Amino acid sequence: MATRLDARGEVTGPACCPTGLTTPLDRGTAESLARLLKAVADPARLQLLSLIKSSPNAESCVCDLTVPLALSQPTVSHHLRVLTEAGLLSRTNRGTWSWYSVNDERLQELSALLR
Amino acid sequence: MATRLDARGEVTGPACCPTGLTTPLDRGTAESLARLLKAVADPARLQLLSLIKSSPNAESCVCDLTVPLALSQPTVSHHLRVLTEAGLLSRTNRGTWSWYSVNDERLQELSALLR
DNA sequence: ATGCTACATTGACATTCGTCAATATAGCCA
DNA sequence: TGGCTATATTGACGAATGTCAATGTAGCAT
Repeated sequence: MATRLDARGEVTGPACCPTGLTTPLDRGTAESLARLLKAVADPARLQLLSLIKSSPNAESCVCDLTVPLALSQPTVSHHLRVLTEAGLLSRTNRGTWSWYSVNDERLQELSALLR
Repeated sequence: MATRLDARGEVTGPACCPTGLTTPLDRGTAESLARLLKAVADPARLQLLSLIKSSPNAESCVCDLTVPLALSQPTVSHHLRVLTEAGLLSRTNRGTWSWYSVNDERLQELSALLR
């Protein structure tokens, strides 16, 4: 049984029964898993995940993130986009603010795939 | 309590009690965690890990890996080096052959850090 | 309407990364 | 010794990545 992919070829499937790395990965599966890992494999994005996870209500707006990251606002927006496109963050707009929250299931799914 | 680092500033510590991402990461910790994740965030290297893990005796020599990866021998050696330097692979030389095996504890440690 | 605030997008740039051909190293065997 | 095999290293190149300044968009308040 291979690692499951959704219609776009992205890694998905339930966290209950991952194949992990115990079976040889074909190139395609390896590429979509790598795309997901690349989204996390950056210091700024790891900081973002940890900051959002540990903030009140488990959500943050961009303006609260640029200072602790010591990066420009466009750069922070860029990283948030990468994480969102990878399915690791969700965005909700309230007025002028964008609120980001961590998709925990997706993160644990990723964690499980490394077994 | 922060994520533990060894003398070189690399992510280490027991798999028993990781902080994961539940606490804000400082830049230095995030950088060393990202270094470890970058080593895994590549399709060829994911294939390598899965191939070595699922091979007889859970070890492989380079010559058995270039064909399934469809990459040149120098490129495969390069990826093996990246994984080895990240502590995810161990190398043993027997005669002319280099045998690589997966450091499973290190991999599970990484998996645990994503909680 | 005007201005302000929060955020996204674009364009440019330096750096890093993945890859291969060529070459080097080193063990084994006749 | 010489030649063969397995692996590592070097150098080069295009592609991808992280960053910022400048600009665009959109909601809110006066």
